Amino acid sequence: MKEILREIGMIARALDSISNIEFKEFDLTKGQYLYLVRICENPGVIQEKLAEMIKVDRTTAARAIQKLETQGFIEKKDDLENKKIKKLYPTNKGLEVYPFLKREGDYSNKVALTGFTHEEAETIYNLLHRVRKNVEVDWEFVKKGNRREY
Amino acid sequence: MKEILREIGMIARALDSISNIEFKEFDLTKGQYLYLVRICENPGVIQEKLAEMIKVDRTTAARAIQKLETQGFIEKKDDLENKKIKKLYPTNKGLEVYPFLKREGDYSNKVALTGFTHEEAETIYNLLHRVRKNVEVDWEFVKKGNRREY
DNA sequence: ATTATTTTGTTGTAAATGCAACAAAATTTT
DNA sequence: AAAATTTTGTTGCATTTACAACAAAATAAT
Repeated sequence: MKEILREIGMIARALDSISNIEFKEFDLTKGQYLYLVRICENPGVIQEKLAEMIKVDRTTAARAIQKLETQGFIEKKDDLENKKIKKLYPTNKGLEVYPFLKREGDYSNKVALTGFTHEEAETIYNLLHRVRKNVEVDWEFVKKGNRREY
Repeated sequence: MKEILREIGMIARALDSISNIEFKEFDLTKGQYLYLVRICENPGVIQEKLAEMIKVDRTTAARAIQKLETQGFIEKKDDLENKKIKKLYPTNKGLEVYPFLKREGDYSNKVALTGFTHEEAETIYNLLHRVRKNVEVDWEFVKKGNRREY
């Protein structure tokens, strides 16, 4: 069976590392861009869902979001019906930075797919999407304290 | 252009998270398994190369390796010709744990490829390999302090 | 041969990460 | 309706992560 996990790990760490270095320019520290980008694209999302989207621990997300708010990139708004949740929205400052984050992401994507035909790009996306769906089941299972048997 | 980076990020974080939880059983803390597996498979490797293989900061690798040594999973051996480098080898304790790490990795790989034909698995591996090659060029470039233009 | 550069390793410091444990609101079960 | 469970959010604590800065050995350039 082909070892795809290590390739994925290497790619993910390399690109994350690059992004973290490049986004220091905007006063974003390690990991923050992940949250900010998604809040801009999904205004009103709550932090619990954000953690699930990103696949990161709830408490890690909580603190990253807290910091983004303190820095003025996003704001938390109370919901009218549900007193427990806090909806997240980008501020003007956040919206100003977003295009740069998007551009960087697009560029990294382009670099990653260098030498790929349009069809190959389509293929890898579809296959990765399926892998992700497969993997997130186990992630939620294990995160909830369950034990995988193998 | 298809957004493959986010899928890759999600997959990588989810699987890393699972591994970290599962390997606590062997007293391995966050990230340590990455280094131990590779030292077992590449005995005599030096930490600088290990950091490059894994795509992690040199100093992070240094500390992870230091801890693995303290815990008795690996040992550092001086080289006879080159006084600067320290070759890394698994100890018996390290070699005893390795099969469990391997088994977990194989299982996660299997989960990731659930529903894939043999050919699809082959395809995604080859495409990922190419992505990795593309991406590591930029990683080394940026890590060395250079600036990407885009 | 000497000088300059690269490679390899370390340590100080600041920050993110994630587990454990808690609390309160919301939802589901009985 | 009351009780049990799930969802959502927070804080304390220990650990990893990585940048900066340094040092020494090895290699390359002059």
